[in-house]
Amino acid sequence: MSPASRNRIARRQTRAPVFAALGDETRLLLVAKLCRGQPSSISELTEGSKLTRQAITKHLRVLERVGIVHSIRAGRESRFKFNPEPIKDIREYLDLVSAQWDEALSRLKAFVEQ
Amino acid sequence: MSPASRNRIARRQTRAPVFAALGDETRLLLVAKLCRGQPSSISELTEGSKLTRQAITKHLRVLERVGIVHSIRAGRESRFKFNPEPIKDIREYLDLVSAQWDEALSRLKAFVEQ
DNA sequence: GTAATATGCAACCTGGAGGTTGCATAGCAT
DNA sequence: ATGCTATGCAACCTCCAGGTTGCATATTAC
Repeated sequence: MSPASRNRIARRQTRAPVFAALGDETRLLLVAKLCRGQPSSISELTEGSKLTRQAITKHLRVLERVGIVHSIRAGRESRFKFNPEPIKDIREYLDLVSAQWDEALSRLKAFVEQ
Repeated sequence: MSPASRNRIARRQTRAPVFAALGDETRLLLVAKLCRGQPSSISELTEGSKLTRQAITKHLRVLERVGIVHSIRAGRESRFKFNPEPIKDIREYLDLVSAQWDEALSRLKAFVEQ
């Protein structure tokens, strides 16, 4: 197995938390806002939400823990910024899963046809 | 906005559960096994795990509820089979997120350089 | 200097996720 | 006919995710 491929499979433990972080509508919304490029403060991200500022803060910390966003304190506000790496990683993982399924289908097809 | 694109964004509510279903190591392992093509029974999928058959069953039902797998009863056993659609859907969603981020970077770059 | 703003921290509540055990039941093997 | 095998169902336990409220504190605005 190639080192890269081994890496992709071995890091399954580190990927589950990333999926889990995306497994919540509120957090998907936050990601959707932040991936547009504009770093935002907690108050800004709370605007328009039905949730408390504290609730939003907790969600942001969850995203931060897995690296999907990171925060920088600027004066009295902390600005959150999107970081594409973790999502890139699980995208590749999902590609691998799909590829494996396609291969399996091909093998089955070849077997039936021969 | 194109209908397809609107659809991708509007269906955010239906995607969070799919991410959540993948947000567990045990379930990622099950997906990894099943995407290889071979439909498997609960007992087969339990082999090698430290968990109970019932625990594995619950995980399989979680995956089934979001459509990542589906089961067919065959005699006394029920065989679980991988279904690629939900994963294909969230793959496209992640592609969209990444694309939006890249666009934002490009705009920023263009702005700085002009 | 003082008031308003943006966060952080902590305590607390509730529901559901993830596991287990025990028991019932339907198919298979012999 | 009978015993092993594969599941289903239900009750129960523990822990943590997701929310809230209240209060303290650091910045910024006037």
